[in-house]
This record gives sequence, C-alpha cells and structure tokens, in this order.
Amino acid sequence: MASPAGRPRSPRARDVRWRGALAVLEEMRREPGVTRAAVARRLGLSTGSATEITARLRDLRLLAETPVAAAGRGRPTTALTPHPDGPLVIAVDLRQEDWRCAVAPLDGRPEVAAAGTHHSRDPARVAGTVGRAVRDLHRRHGDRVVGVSVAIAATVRHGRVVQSSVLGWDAVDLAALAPDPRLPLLIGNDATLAGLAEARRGVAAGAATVLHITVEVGVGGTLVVDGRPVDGAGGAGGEFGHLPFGDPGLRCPCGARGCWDLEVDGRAIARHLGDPPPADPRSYAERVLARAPADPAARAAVGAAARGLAGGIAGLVNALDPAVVTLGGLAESLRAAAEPEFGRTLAGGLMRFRRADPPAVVAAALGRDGPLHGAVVTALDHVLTEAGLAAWAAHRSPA
Amino acid sequence: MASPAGRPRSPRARDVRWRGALAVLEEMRREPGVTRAAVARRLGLSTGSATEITARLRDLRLLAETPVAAAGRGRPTTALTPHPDGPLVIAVDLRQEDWRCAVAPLDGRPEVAAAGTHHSRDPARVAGTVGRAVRDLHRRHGDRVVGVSVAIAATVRHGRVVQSSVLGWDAVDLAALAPDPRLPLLIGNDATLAGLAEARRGVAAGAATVLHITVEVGVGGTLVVDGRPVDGAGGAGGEFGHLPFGDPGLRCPCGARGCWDLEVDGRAIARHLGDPPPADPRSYAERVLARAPADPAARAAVGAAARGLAGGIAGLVNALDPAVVTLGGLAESLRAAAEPEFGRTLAGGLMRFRRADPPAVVAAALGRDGPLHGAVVTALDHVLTEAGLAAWAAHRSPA
DNA sequence: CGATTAAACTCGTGCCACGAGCATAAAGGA
DNA sequence: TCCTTTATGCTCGTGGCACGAGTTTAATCG
Repeated sequence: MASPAGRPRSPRARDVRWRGALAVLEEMRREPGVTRAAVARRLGLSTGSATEITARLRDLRLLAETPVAAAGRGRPTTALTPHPDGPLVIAVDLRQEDWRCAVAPLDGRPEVAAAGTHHSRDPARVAGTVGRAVRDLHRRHGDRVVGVSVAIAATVRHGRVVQSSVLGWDAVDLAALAPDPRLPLLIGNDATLAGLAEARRGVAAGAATVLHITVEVGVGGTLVVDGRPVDGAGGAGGEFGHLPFGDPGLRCPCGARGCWDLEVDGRAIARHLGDPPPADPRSYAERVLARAPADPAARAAVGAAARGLAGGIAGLVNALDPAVVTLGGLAESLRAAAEPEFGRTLAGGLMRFRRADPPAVVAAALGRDGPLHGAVVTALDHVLTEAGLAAWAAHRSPA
Repeated sequence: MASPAGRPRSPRARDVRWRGALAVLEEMRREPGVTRAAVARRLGLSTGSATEITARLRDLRLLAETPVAAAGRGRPTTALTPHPDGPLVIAVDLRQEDWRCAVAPLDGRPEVAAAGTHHSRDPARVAGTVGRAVRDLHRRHGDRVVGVSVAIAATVRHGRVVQSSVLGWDAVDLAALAPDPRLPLLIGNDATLAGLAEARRGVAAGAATVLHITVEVGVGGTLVVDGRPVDGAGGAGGEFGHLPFGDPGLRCPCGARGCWDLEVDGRAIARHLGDPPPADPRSYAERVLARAPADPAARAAVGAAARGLAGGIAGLVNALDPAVVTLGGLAESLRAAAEPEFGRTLAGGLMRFRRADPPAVVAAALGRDGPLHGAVVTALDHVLTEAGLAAWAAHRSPA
C-alpha cells in the first residue's frame, strides 16, 4: 500500500490528501446513516472514487459500512456509520448546579456517560469532580479519544473562563479538565454552543445566518454564519445582554449601564412587580411565569419582560439580518406566555422594509441538550480537518 | 500540453485544479509586487511547483513576471504583477451627489476612469448616466472585464436596492448598470464595503474580527470576520443605526423607535442645540463641528453626540468582541472633536473584564475611497475562485 | 575571475480523482 | 425458475498537481 519505489509524500500546506475523505465524513456527520451511494451522488464522486475513499477510511478506522435494507431494485448499498473503533470526543456541559459528560463518535451523536450535581462555589472542587469523570472516560476509551470540549455557563475568552455570575466564579483555569496535555481542550460559552448546535443540527439546520437568543440569568446567544459562531477576536462575542437597550439609569453588575440583561430576566420581572431583586433570577422568573395565567400582575410583568426581549431582538435583526431567530431557555417561555406583546413589539421594532419579510422566530429544538451538542460540534470541527485526520492516521496506521 | 492520450478532465466539485494557482494569485493581491520567491516561501511551495504554477498562470494571462532589482547575492527573482492583458473588474461608487467608476486588475488597485455629479433624484437618470460610463469602460477593455461591482449609499438586500434616505430613492433595480447580462453585477452598501476594504487592505488589515462604524446620515458599518463581511441572510446586515440604543420616545424614519441613528448624526446635534431638524444632516454636522472649538454650545452638542456614538460602540464591542474598531466619516470627526467624552463613555460602557484589554479604536485609512476599494474587493473575491478562473481559462485558452 | 549564493528549471515519482468497462445483488416479469 | 432490468460496487488505466533531488543560471563578493 505504501510507496513501492519512491518515498512517501511529506504533508504540505497545499496538499490535497484529505479532500475527498473529509467531504465524505462531513456528509456522514450531517446526516447519520446516509448511504454510500447517496453521498457519492451528492458530492459528485464517481463510483470508483467512492470505492477508494471508503476503503481508505475503513482501513483508517474512520468509518464502517453496514448493510442496509434493500430499497427497490438494484444492488443494495451500505450505510456509512462511525467505525466501532474510531475516534471519539468527550463533551462536558457544566451548568449552574450540575454537570454532564458525554462521548460522541464522528456522527456527532453524544451519549451521556456521567453526570452529577455540584453545590459548591469552589471552582477547584467542581473542576476536580468533573476532571475525574473525564479522566475516567479517557481511560475507558484509550487513545480513541481525540478531543475534549466543555460548554460552561460562563464568559469565555481566549479559551479561559473570565467570569461567571451564574456559577459565582471569577477567572478560572480549567486546564485540569484535560486528561492528557496533548489532547485539545476546547472551552466555550454554553449559550454560544447551544446556538451553534441549533444552527448545525437543530431547528435552524441549513440556514446560513442564524441568530440564537437565550435567557437564563441575563441574555446570551450567538450569531452563526455558515455554521460557524461569530464569536469575535477572543471568542467572547455573543454577550448580547450587555448591549445598552435598557434604562440608562440602571447599573449592571457587569460594570456598564442600561444593559439589556436587566430588562428581560427575573430581575426585570421582580422590578415590575415591586419585589426585591431575587437571589436566583432564573427560578424566580419560572415561578412568576407559572402563576401568570391566573395572576394579572404577574401577567403584566411577564408582558413587560417579553416586550423588552422582543424590542432587543428587533434591533438585532435590523443590525444582523438573520434568516432565522431561535429562542432558548426563558426566551421561548416569555414569548409563549406573552405572545401578543412579543409579536407586536418585534414587528414595531423592525425597519419598515424588513416587515414584509421578517425572519422566522422559532423555539430552539435541542432544549437543555443544546450546549452539549454544541460542544460535540466544536470538537468534531477540530477533528474533521486535514490536520486532525493526519494526526489520527499517524498514530493509528492502517491494519 | 493537453492530454496526449486520454481526454481532458471534466471539472468536478472535488477538483484540485486551481488550488495552488489561487493561493499564488491571492498572495499577489494581498501584497502587490511580491516576488515569486517570497510567495513560494510563504506558501511552502517547492521551487518546482512555483515554476510550474507561474508558467501556467502566465500562459493564461493571469500574471506577468517583471525583473526586480537585485537584492543581494544569488540569482535574482521576479516580481509578480497582473498580466497586462489579464482580467479587470469595474468598480462604481455611487454617492449622494456624485459617482466614480474605476478599473482594477488582479492586484486590486483601482484606477478611477470616470466620474461625475448628479443632482437628480430620478434613479433612472442616474443609472443611465453611470451605466453609460460603465459600458464605455467595458467597450474600451473588451472581454478583459470579468465583473462589475457597485458601492451605493443605500440599503441593499438580495442584490437589490431597497431604499436610500440619502439618495431619496425607494426600491430601484440597478440591473441596467451591467454592460452585458452575462457579467456578474454585484451591488453592495457603501458602508459595508468601506468596512470590508479597511479589514482587507486598510488599517485593520490582518485582524480577524473588525468592526467598522461610519456616520454620515445615521450610522452604518459592518462586522468583518476573516475577511468576509457579516452581512446576514440578504446582505442587509450592518444597519447598526437601527439598534434601539436611543430615546424610545423618538420615532425614526425607518419606522422603529429609539434608533441609534437619531443620537449620533446631525439630527442629534440639532436637537441638542435646539435647532430644527436639518435638511442635510451631514453638512449641518460638519458646520457645527467646524465652529465647535470656539462655540461652547456647539462643543457641548458635539460632545453629546460623541457620547451617543461611544456608548453604542461599547455595546457592540460587548456583543461582538472585535479586535479592532475602525471609524469612518463623521464618526472619526466626532471622536476627534470630543475625545474626552468619547473615551470615557466608551470605557464606561464596556463590561468590566473587557476594560483591561479593549479593542483598538482607529480612524479608517481609506477615507472616501473606502467604498470603491471595497467594491473591488468583492468583485475580485468572485473572480479569484475555482469557478472564476475556470471561466476565464475557458474563453481565453492558452496562447 | 573563480567562489559563493539564491533562485529557477528539469524530471521522475506519489497521490488523488476520473471514468469506462466489468461484476454483482437485488426486484420484476415471463 | 430463469432472464431482464436496475442500481450499485470494483478494477484499472489515465490525467493532473505537487513534491523534491539534482542541475543550471544569474547575480554578488573577495
């Protein structure tokens, strides 16, 4: 198989080695269980190329082919699936009070393998617990593991946690989560990753420009263009909650004034109801939402928050022109609870020429699994590159 | 040179035909006048590949090599320049009262070839005048012309002008500007294109995430990520002026309320001075800026507008995390005239963790040539693709 | 004017994808 | 049951791009 006469090529920047193979793997990922024939058709590959590429990928333990129930006449084709001994990524979702670890093969479907709760505000202890779970999975799967990706309810910049009001953390180094320093460790904001997941695998799959907005404590989200989050120079984009859409008289814990955050979440609802600022704005908001159908004051407060949400979204639509807006967390609950106000305010905030053709505003499909799916997406984005495949091929040469 | 035995390859999606050639042409474009040796080093090409690629491109009239003054010992290399009979793009900048047409070769340096003024509010007449100039250039350069790109002071969506308050136009079809229906005609917003030009060739060249903000009548601009403007599903992104950063009591001509537009331009200055709304907010603002150094009331009004500008920029930095912010048009004038207020408000509007490492805020370098340069950039982005080169090679086979 | 140096040119080779022709595995019909 | 139809997979010769070692070329330096 290796070069019989000359020496093997050294890898080069302009190299073409993995082009076809990558395209095939991306198709498998985009639509788990596609058949080989369908992939070849879609990519415009000749049957000869398809044969060669799949054979190569099988030898490298990157995919397997499973027979598929015959669909009409003709020679039956096979379904492309991740190789049973192929690469895996570990995804972690670290939330306010709990965490989950999952493992996913190249088709990007995570399987939760460990979970737990944490009530500690001590970052080191939490990182220790989660790190043990990750190391455990790494031991179990050996060098099949090619990356670790963490979704966390925190502001992340240059791969480091900068702060988290939800977790009550300041800057924290999560390098301890990597079971092996040679493994890439990716850290991402949970709302950004949830938006990424919606754009790639959720309701907005296929749309080129997707705006994801979620409300938990404050507003988060991301713009996803062509499947990649627009997260800025340091990856700390998507902090939409700190756009000054709100009352300039209100000071935000972030240090600025008039932040949108303060107009939308449980803190806004408490203000409208004349309640003191809630310790946990998220659960406070849920309680008010629950009693809103029967309680006019609660309903009015929810309506005000929904208007605050819709007005900001309208502005972002004006500025960013997304094809779809996806709503996660309390954002969807607020809209559902106060649909009339939400719809009116959204339409009224759009520039006139946009009103004829506004973007669809839809509920996120992945729910609380969004961040976990997003973590898998980013991890696989690293694996499914020329460099990633070359590294895999290097330490696992063909049988 | 063509296949001696087999038949020529048909083009395919996974084809590799233009990979190296495109990389070389992009280098020539990025740094006009680079030497062939430098390009080969940068791209990691062997000298053999460099020889072959340049020969191929020379045969296709895509580049020429000119001897270069010897720089030290060794065999002298050559500079890569656009071929004297190579492809050209036509760029148009259509502004409030005047227009310019330029021609640019593959190095992306436009040369203005025609210009004029228009005081008509009749879109058809303006399009007629400019269209004649374009057709004239097309006749002069024949089939060397491979694209036409227009920068216009208007909202553009899906390649069509939707409205322009500056020009006083409603929806207008500019298809008449194309001298030949087979030529690609690209229409873009002037502020978006100016931002693109700054990010690719101006002060922000090299930065991965650039936020460009310009003020003329209202606020425009764009976010540019990895050299591509983030302009949304229909290309109508960048309308930052219609983010609701302002007084919700003010109604904007766009149909929404509280638009940032109204806090920043000549209309805002007039409000602060108690003047009636100016007919031409741009020249009104310039007059007030001119007398601000000597006139405390004018200075205060300018300061208020500068604060409105800086507060909004701070919010956008929070949300988008750019590495650089470039200021064009009156935005730079406002900052320069009211530096203290601008700086204070900008810093105060940033989230606390960003204050330690804020983005550089710099004046745009290309000035009024920005939109023209941006139009050239988009046109060449279309030419310098596999499809673009294949089309060029098809109708001009090698000598 | 030869030594040195940087770069260009030549040429044999590997690798990927193509595509025509052949082989194969199912369904459908006689 | 057997032949036909249909869709697919496999084999193999070919083209095209880039590599890289060896050679040539055009400059400067001593």
